Amino acid sequence: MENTTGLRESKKLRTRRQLAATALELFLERGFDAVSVADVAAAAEVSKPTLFRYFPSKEDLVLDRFADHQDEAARIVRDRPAGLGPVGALHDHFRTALAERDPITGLCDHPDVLAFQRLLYSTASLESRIAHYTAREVELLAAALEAEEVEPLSARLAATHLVAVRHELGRENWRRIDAGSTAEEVYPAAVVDADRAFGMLADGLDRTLGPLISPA
Amino acid sequence: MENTTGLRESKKLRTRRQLAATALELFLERGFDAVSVADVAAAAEVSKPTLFRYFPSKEDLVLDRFADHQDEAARIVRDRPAGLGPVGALHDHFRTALAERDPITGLCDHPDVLAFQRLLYSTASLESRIAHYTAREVELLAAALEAEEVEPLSARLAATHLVAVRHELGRENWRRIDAGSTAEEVYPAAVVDADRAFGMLADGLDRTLGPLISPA
DNA sequence: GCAACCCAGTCAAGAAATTGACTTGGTTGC
DNA sequence: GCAACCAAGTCAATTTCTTGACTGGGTTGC
Repeated sequence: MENTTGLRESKKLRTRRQLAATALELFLERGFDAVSVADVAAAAEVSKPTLFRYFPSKEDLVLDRFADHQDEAARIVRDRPAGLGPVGALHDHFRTALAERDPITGLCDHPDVLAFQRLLYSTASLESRIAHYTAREVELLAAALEAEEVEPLSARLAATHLVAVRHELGRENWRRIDAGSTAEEVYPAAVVDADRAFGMLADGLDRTLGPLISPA
Repeated sequence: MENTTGLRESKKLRTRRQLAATALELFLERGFDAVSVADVAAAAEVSKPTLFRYFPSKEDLVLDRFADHQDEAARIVRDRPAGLGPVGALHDHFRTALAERDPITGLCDHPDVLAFQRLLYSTASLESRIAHYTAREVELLAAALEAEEVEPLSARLAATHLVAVRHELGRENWRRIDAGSTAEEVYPAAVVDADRAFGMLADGLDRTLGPLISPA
């Protein structure tokens, strides 16, 4: 009851959405590097300083939505059912996401999603800034692990590996779909890949860190 | 080159238009007195003080457009062809406007125009504020006459009469159309009325003020 | 007659936008 | 190498907007 209505807030939200939507539209149409922030600002009918008040960099116009998912892995681990290890929880979640064709798995052939991913993976400056978001994702996941008495170094190592696996699986699925396959066609291989990757991770983490990471 | 484009100006203009349009829509739908300025502000998505920054009063939300026509009579007199008197110029203009079904003549049966005029003539506070705009119209016309060496009092008297004739003719035409006639049906009578009213005015002014006001 | 209320219109304080000029870094032409 | 240029990002000054509270007139219920 303290957040929603309020002319000020709703207009800010609208401006933000307008900026991100306009930017994405222009980027998809002409390419990230061929569009200047001045173009985006003009198309969204705001000034350049205003744009930079909403988004700290040009890249964030595209990547901002990633912020919403930064704590996803950590949350999955924190909220997992009793008796399931962190690796198992992330593995289960990924399998479910695959079945639902969740875009984060890369197994989604909706044209808009594909275009967006192609933009991401074909733009150097975007790729490099994704690292920033990834780092935060790792950090949050590591914190969740440390909360379960995993020693700091091990927690960070495990978090790094887990996040990397999720990303790499997603990217591999995208590659196949970008090469022309449908999500349906890729699905079986995607499941096999996921099981193998998470399986390897479970083995490795079990051997190194003990049974807590991935019980039964 | 110093006025137009500019984010600030264009947004102000848009807000102003949005306010006037939203207000008119609500007023036509529910009646002037049944809509509060808070309603208008909310529907136009601005705050109440902002609304009052754009329009000095609730009535001006409707009447603001009259400001554009305030100098019309004066301009017609100033820009008239040589050899034609002020009364003749206004008379000619009114006849032309009748033929074109210009809304200012009241001889216009477009539903939107009718609804607007009905709103005007059926709302006391609007009618009373129209006087304000009329006064300014008279003042400007009087100034135009004074510029032609008509003595001040005569100029103001003539201006008052001329403006009154224009308004009363318009109102009479509206009454007939509001009673159910079409503009086509009313047209002949409207021309007769106009000729008679301007004719009377020309006679009267000629007798009182001399031939300058209405030569030949 | 009185209390409660609604509405037009105002005010002061603070958030946020525009503006234009600026810095910095990279490219291109020569 | 150098000059010109372009784009990302920043800054200070001014303007506009929102907010919430306020005045004052007018109505309604009691």
